[in-house]
Amino acid sequence: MRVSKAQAQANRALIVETASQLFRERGYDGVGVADLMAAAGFTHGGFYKHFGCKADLIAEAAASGIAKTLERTQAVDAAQFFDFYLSRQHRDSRDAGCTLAALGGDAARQPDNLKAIFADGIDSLLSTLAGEANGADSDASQEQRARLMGQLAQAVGAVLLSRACPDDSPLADEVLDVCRAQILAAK
Amino acid sequence: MRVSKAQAQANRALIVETASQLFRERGYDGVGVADLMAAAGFTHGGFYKHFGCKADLIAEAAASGIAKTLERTQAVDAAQFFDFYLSRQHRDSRDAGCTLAALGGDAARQPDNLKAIFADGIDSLLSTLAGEANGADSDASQEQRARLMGQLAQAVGAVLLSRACPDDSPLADEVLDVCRAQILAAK
DNA sequence: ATTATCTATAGATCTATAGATAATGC
DNA sequence: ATTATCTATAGATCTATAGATAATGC
Repeated sequence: MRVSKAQAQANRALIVETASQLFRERGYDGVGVADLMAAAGFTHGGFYKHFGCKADLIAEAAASGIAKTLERTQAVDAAQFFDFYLSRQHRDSRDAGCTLAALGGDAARQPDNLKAIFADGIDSLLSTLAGEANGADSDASQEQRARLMGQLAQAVGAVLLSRACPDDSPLADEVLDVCRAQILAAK
Repeated sequence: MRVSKAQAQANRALIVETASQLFRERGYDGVGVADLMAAAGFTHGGFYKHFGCKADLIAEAAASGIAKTLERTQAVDAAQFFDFYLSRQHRDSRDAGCTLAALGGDAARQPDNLKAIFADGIDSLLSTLAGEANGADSDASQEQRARLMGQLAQAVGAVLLSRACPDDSPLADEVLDVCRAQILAAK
């Protein structure tokens, strides 16, 4: 039954990644420990050798999901980021998409240590979108940060509202298209 | 044990209102039937004389919460609406605030009949914010709808992100203030 | 007679723990 | 000897139902 230390670490990482996807799809309260262990290919009893409790996994899964978004963002510029963020593809794949949009509402009901992970993620995402900072605290840098912050809020809100509409609702696509046009036109 | 028909109707309305608040605070999966019946002052067994199942109550509670936001919105103009929407008071009272922001993320995981209630709410809110329509399908009316839609998405996103930050996080207030300034400056 | 509410409970599910198993790692 | 995983289970909680109770409504 036992596996090597390297394999155990790989299994642990698989549990975190599986949880990160399942949570984005069904919410923190919508996935049980047994559910996600089965989805990762294990029985539920082994969970507590890897994590102290479900809340600990939630924190790791959130950090992992946000980190993946940050990685992807580093490879593109702000316009490319928002163009994808407001795409139907992103809206229709909650389990693979941005953790902020998929679980921001759930995070509000979680303890402060989880919220801190979200706050760090938002901050890092803004820095990444700003790219090479043009003078640490310059006025131009402050203006750019405010502009990106407003655009990020709008993008998150648009994806949230679009996902809250029925699949066949014209409003679901309209809110996405309208917000993408506004953000991409702004600069 | 039995009460009058009028009282039974009042009790039913109280259950819907209590549920609407509790759901906004803890999410659809975070509140049990026994929980909310106790919060409304009843035992849980009586629930099923009023509602067929929990999902039916969720639909009624969502419609009720959104209707209350629409009522309040009719009394103000768009600038006043967004000024309050992006206030600390609104952010800090999820149970009394906008259902779209508090439960939009949860709605995405619910069946289409609930999503339809959210979509109708978004549409009605946009119409209400537009006020007296200036010519049904005029270009000006279309432009106004797009502008309001972008602002609503930004406001919802800002409240969502702000609530996902720890209480003492400077980012929680910053995202609210930055987005309010942008929306109120736009017109 | 009807029915709104209460008490009690069935059956499922959820978090967490305990002990067994079997392979790793010293 | 240690430990990652599995089986089994405790105790709590969740949705929904059944039957009792007592007041309304005809």
